[in-house]
Order: sequence, then structure tokens, then C-alpha cells
Amino acid sequence: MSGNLLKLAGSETGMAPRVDRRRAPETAARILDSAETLFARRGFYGVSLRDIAAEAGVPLALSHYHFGSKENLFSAIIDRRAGEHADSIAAALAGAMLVEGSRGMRRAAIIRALISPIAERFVHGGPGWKNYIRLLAFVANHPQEEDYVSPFKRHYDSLIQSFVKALAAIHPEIAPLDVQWGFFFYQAAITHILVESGMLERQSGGALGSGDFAAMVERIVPFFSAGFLGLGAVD
Amino acid sequence: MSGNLLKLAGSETGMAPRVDRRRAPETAARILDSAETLFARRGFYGVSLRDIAAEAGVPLALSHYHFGSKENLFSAIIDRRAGEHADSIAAALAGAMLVEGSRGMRRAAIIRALISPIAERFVHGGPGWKNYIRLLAFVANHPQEEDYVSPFKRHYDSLIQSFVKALAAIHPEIAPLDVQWGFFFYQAAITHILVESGMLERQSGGALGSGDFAAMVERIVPFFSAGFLGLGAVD
DNA sequence: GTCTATAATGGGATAGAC
DNA sequence: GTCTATCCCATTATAGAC
Repeated sequence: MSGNLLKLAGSETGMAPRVDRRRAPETAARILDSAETLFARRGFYGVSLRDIAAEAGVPLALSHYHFGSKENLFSAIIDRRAGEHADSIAAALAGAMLVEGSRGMRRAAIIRALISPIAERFVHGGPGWKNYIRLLAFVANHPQEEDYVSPFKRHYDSLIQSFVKALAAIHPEIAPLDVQWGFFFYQAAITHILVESGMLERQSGGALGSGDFAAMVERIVPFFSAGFLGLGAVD
Repeated sequence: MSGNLLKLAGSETGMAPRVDRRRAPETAARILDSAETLFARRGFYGVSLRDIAAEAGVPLALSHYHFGSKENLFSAIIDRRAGEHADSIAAALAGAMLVEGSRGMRRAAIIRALISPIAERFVHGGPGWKNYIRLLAFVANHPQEEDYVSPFKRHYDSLIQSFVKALAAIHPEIAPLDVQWGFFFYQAAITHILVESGMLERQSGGALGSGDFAAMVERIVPFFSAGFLGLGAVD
């Protein structure tokens, strides 16, 4: 919980020994970053505002000043990134729907369109995006009646529906509800991997890790694409 | 922090609906039952011992008398059922490994051997088993470095490994690590469904529910069996 | 074994000086 | 905007009467 690795700002003057005290946006962002990290690791109830303030290196009262309450802070974390994130996934889906070829190739393209932008940000987006995505997965694996889940629903539900519709459109031979099941299985695998529970590492004796993202994407896309064959997909 | 959502068991009047006194084994079991229910719904940190005592209709001090600490209580929940549960799954796997037929039929039998005993208890085992299984899923979806996860590892890790070995044995044409990936995807789907997050109901507009277990099993087995075709399985 | 009372700590939130 | 000090309540855990 060391929170004193404060940013070495002062790029203009080169003379800022400590952090500037009147930079609200930056402070708020630091609180968001710390909260993102900790919530992703231990969940909403497993983290106190004191933990977050300590991690951010700010006094406790500032989290209330900037965000009002613990629940609002949680919402703010989601709201900060969800728009851009959902847009990038929607763009990938739009691209996938233009793919020509066999039904199987088009199906695989749609499946890839979900995991690909997520994996990209998870691996190359920096620690902030990594924590955010881990937090998303954490929330997805929680009972949805919890109050703090609602920003998640707000931002991502319709996006998921558009994937199901896209798959159903190219698979009239499968009952739409079966497509929904299959896509649900796929989401489950993604969120389970992203929460980085450490189970995979342990069960494989260290041979596999959820950090192994390039390898994971190249397994998950063909695996889940083929899964639809079990529901009656005709390639 | 959790009390306001959990107004259960006469917290208003102060007249707890206590049952018979002087029946220790039953009291301990009641505490276990209540804890099982609540932990499955809100996780380890989201439930207080007060919530549990109120739900069980016993004074707070009894949970300490019988179990010592919150973490021990959590362990006791797992320990109460894990042995029997793991044995029934192991027996189903042993049965599946005797199945004759095509590679695909044998693979499907192994896959079914995991979900079938779980679904059976989830649906027909009574509320205790239902809550226990939901709790298992909850734990599986949490970062495994949490202390309270260790009883889960202790009871189930080797069982999961035996499934991977069984699948790898009938699929020499797939790299063993790829088999591990595929089975991991399958576990992910199971735990995601079992945690009953309500996401499936919402996303399908109520058409699908994780309570729909008979339907689910008949989708999940063919879907994940076919998934291995995407990893190079030859039927 | 059960139960009341309380200790000791940590929780979210706020007041008010600067 | 920042920060110290504090309020008030919930939390885990224990002491000791019955």
C-alpha cells in the first residue's frame, strides 16, 4: 500500500519537488486508477476507501470530495472507459460483418471481433486498461442484482445483443435461443480468463497462464467457432 | 455495510425467530446453511457474521463458538460437502471412461460427466446443495490468491486434472496444452452459469435462464464437445 | 451450548481550517 | 482543492453469566 510514488510532474519548470497541490483532475484520476486496481483484485466489498486513498497517496477525504460516495466512485471508473471500449468493440463487429467467405469464416470473424479489441487493450493498453478490463470481468461474474453492477449493464448490454444478432443472422439453421446459449458460453470463457483467477496457471502446473494472451486468442476463436457446429451450425 | 440489503430474520423487532435451544449440532448446521446462502449471493466480504446470525436466527456469538472465525466458517461450508461432491463427479468420470464408440461419443461422455452430477444436485439436491454449488462457482470466479479460496483448491484441483488427462488420452492428435485450454473454457462456462449472475436472463430478454438446467445441459455438452474440433480433434 | 454485553478495530462520510 | 480531525455506526471477536 505504498502510495508515495507520486508523479514527477513539473515538466514546464523542472522545479516541482512534490506534487502540485492544486490539480484536481490529476488527483481524481489517481484515485480512479488506484480504485480500479484494487476493485479488480478484491471486489467492491473487499476494498475500503481507506485502502484506495492509501494506494493513491491522498487523504481519505479527497475520495469523498471528488466522487461523493464509494458507489459513485465505482461508477466513475466504469464511465471513464466504457464508452471508448464499447465503441472499439462495436467497430470490430462492424468490420467482421463485412467479411466474405464461408459461413464458418464469417462466424469466426464475429467471434474474433469481441476478444480481439479486448485482448489488444489488455496487453498493450497499459496498466490502466488492464485493470479496467479485469474489473469488467470481475463484475460480469457477480450476481447482477448488486447495485454497483448497473453501470456495467448500461454500457455493454446492447453491444452483446448485437453480437448475438449478428451470429443469428448468418445461422438461420440454428434456433436463435441456441445461438444465445453459445454466445453466453463464449462470454463466460472470456470473463473467466480475464479475471485472472490464477486457476489456469495452477491447474496446468504453470504451463498455461491467462497472461498468455496471444496463445489464448488463437485457441478461443477456433474453439468457440467450432462449438456452434455442436448446436447444428452448417458451415 | 451489508445490513441494509439483508433485512432478514426479524431484525426489526429484536425478537429473533429462534428455534429450539440446546441443540448444538442443529445450531451449527443452521449457521452453515445461512452462511452458505449468503456467501453464495454476495461473496466473502459482502456478508457479515451478523447477517449470517440474523438469517440463522441465532445470537452472533454462536458463530464464533462453533467455528472460531469467519474464515473457518467459510472453510467449514466447503468441507461439509466437498468430499461427497467430488466423489460423485469422480464416479461419473470413471463411468464415462468405460463408454465405447467413436472418439466424439467418448469425448461427449467425459464432458457430460462433469456437468451432469453438478446439475443433478443443483436441481434436485435441495436448497443446501443449490447454494453450495453456487458458492463453488462464486469462488472459482475469484482471484485465487484470496485466503478463503484454499479449501476449494484442496478439494477440487486434482479432480479437474483427471478430466484433462482423460480427454488428452483419447485425443493424442491434440497438443495436451490445447486440451487444457479447451477444458478451461468449459469450466468457465459452467461456473459462469452456476453463479446465476442473472446476465443470461437479462440479455435474452427473459427467454433463457440459468435455472433452465435441463436445457442448458443439452446445449453445453454438444457445444463444448464440438469445440474440440476447432483445436484439431479428429472424430 | 446459549446468550447478553462489550471490547477493539475499521468502515463510510463530514466539518471546517487552510 | 487539500487535509486533519472526528462523528457515528458496523465489524470481528471475546468475557462471563446462565
